[in-house]
Amino acid sequence: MSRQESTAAGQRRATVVDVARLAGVSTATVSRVMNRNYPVAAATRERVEAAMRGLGYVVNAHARALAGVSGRTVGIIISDVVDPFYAYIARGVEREAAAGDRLCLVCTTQGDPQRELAFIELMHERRADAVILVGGSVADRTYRAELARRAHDLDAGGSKLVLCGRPSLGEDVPTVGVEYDNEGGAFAITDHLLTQGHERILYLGGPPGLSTTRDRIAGHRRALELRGVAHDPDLVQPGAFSRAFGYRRMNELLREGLRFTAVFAANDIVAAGAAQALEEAGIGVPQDVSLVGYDDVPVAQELRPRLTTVHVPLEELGRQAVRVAVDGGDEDDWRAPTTGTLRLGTHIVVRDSVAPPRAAKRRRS
Amino acid sequence: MSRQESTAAGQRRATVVDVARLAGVSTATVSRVMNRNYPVAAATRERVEAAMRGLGYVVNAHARALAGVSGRTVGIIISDVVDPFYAYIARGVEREAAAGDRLCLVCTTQGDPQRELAFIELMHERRADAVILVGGSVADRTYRAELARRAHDLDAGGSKLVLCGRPSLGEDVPTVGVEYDNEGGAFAITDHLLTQGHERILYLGGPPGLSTTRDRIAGHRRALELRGVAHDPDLVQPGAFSRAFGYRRMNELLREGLRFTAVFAANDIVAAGAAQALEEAGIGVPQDVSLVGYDDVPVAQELRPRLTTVHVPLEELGRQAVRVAVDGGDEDDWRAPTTGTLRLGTHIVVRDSVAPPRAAKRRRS
DNA sequence: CTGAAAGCGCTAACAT
DNA sequence: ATGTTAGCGCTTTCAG
Repeated sequence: MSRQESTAAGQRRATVVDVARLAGVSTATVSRVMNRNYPVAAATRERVEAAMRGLGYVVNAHARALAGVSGRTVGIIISDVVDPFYAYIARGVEREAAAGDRLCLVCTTQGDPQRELAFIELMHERRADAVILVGGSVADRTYRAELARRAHDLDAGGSKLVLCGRPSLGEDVPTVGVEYDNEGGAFAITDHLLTQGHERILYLGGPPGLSTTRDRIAGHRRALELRGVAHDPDLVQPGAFSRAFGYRRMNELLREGLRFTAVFAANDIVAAGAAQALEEAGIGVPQDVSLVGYDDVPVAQELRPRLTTVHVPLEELGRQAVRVAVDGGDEDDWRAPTTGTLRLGTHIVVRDSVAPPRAAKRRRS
Repeated sequence: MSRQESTAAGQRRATVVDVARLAGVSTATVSRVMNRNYPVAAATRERVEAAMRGLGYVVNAHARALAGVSGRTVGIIISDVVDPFYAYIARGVEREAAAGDRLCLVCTTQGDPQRELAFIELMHERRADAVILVGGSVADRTYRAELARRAHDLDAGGSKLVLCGRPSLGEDVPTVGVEYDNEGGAFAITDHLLTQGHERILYLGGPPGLSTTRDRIAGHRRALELRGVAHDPDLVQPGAFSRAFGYRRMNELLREGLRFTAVFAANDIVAAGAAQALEEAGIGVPQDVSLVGYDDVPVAQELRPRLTTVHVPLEELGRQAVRVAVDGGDEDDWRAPTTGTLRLGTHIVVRDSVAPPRAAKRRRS
């Protein structure tokens, strides 16, 4: 017991060498026991395992990764864990990652593109198998160029950049994507409102400049145009995806006397805020004004009246994001090698927040 | 250009050696410009940076960690990212981690203690600076013993196991903790109900056997006893923390004809389910039955009537969890070295879901 | 079935 | 200010 520092004296963690010595075998054997990827005599294995237990040995993932084994990690970058839109996607990612025996590194950007870029770098440093970017993105040119560069770097190292719910960076940029029919959902729910007789529909919320906002508004307008309903710029009021925004802006609009018979909130959270403003103003939903949202997150069922909205397969989106990046990518050589994009459907779910407009009711009778 | 494989031909990632060669310096210099922790001539730095850019070089975090630099990672283990209780804590952890320039590894257990143990191991392998366990735990003896063992292993390696919102494992187990006054909050809100004249209060939900449930029921009963209100076993109905449970069980209880004038839901989510059952049964809240929850998550403000509940400083809990583990731990040598426990307060927030019971109203007039 | 030894990419003394 | 070099802990040929 000369200078061996046998028991946790020097605070140093046990290593394979320690285990090997204690078990009287070589480090190669210890490795083989741990990875059970090579035949080892039962007796030897026994001894090695005992040694590991005795030393409280825990393999060092960094050393292992450095020696060439995948780190089994996927990174996900979202703007806020608390927002159910992201939380559900994160859940899908987490579950699929776990199913593939991988750990999930999550970063939140608070919507700041710079932080997003920085996090991609960080995950690249950690050699994540895939980096999943979730949610809409800004249109900024230099930002997209930066993103493209990162995508190339990542790809060169065998990792994948996954675009989840945001537009591709172009054919020549090696990314893989999973989207949902954003435009289609907006079209469908606007059409639903139109069918009920609404013509003055207020589009409320969503950061201007964000691809998500752009797509939702695009679907909305396409529906309007198809029915030949005139477009009134005053009826498009983007801003943010928060409940606070929905509440505040709706209050202002009401005060300003803007006329509309229905509100298409950019998402359910905004709808919740708008609903409160309407309630406080004594405006009944749906008798006086109809209200719809987007995403179909739990709050939609909690509101009274329950909210008619567009269902987005959030969790599935997350699952597919990791699947498309690490598992098959392209199952049986189907699709483009690196730039494949999967597209999931959306559909409206009708609840109790829509009714024909007062005027329409009158007109009809 | 003999066997140099100059440009990304061999798909191999660039390393410090490549950068050094291209810049005509040694690897030490490359390391020094990356870490900016040592003087380097401006011109040299310039050349090195250009080389890094040119090669698309990204440092390998594993190699760096192996070479002795902290991995700057904290792990958080929760049962579900979507549950706002955990999501808010996770947000606090994420933010504080980011503030300390650390990445956050998150794992979800779906409430399975075995997965929890497995994840602790995984994070230990990754040499996380701290592993944060969030939320109540089961009482099981062998499970706690396993946990204690992991805590020792982690501690021996200089990492910390943080218990967030769950009981300590004992004085001799090296952990650090952050709690909230769970019992006190339950006491306070029960007392609030009692003050309004309620005596038959139904406690609904929460996994039996979970420390969180135990503490909330303890506070509830202490309040009852202090007022000399008899305890009726039928009025304590644990089960789960889900909305579905709240809805289903409340329906059953109503059908069975259980008598009560107020409901203390184990958390706001359960309260939401119970509220729906009550609504469907035509029972008015709070005129016919009062309802309170716990946690004060957003849904409490979305319900109608808005829910009176107990506020828990969720995000702060998460922040402190990482702070107590990695930053100061014990600022200016205050408190126990390893087993310090921070306790945050809770308080009730009165909204619109409580009123005196019908009987009490009559009695009073 | 087991051992010896060569890295993996980076950092930190220790030289110069 | 910059170069040399010895590991960090593990996996993995290549030899027995």
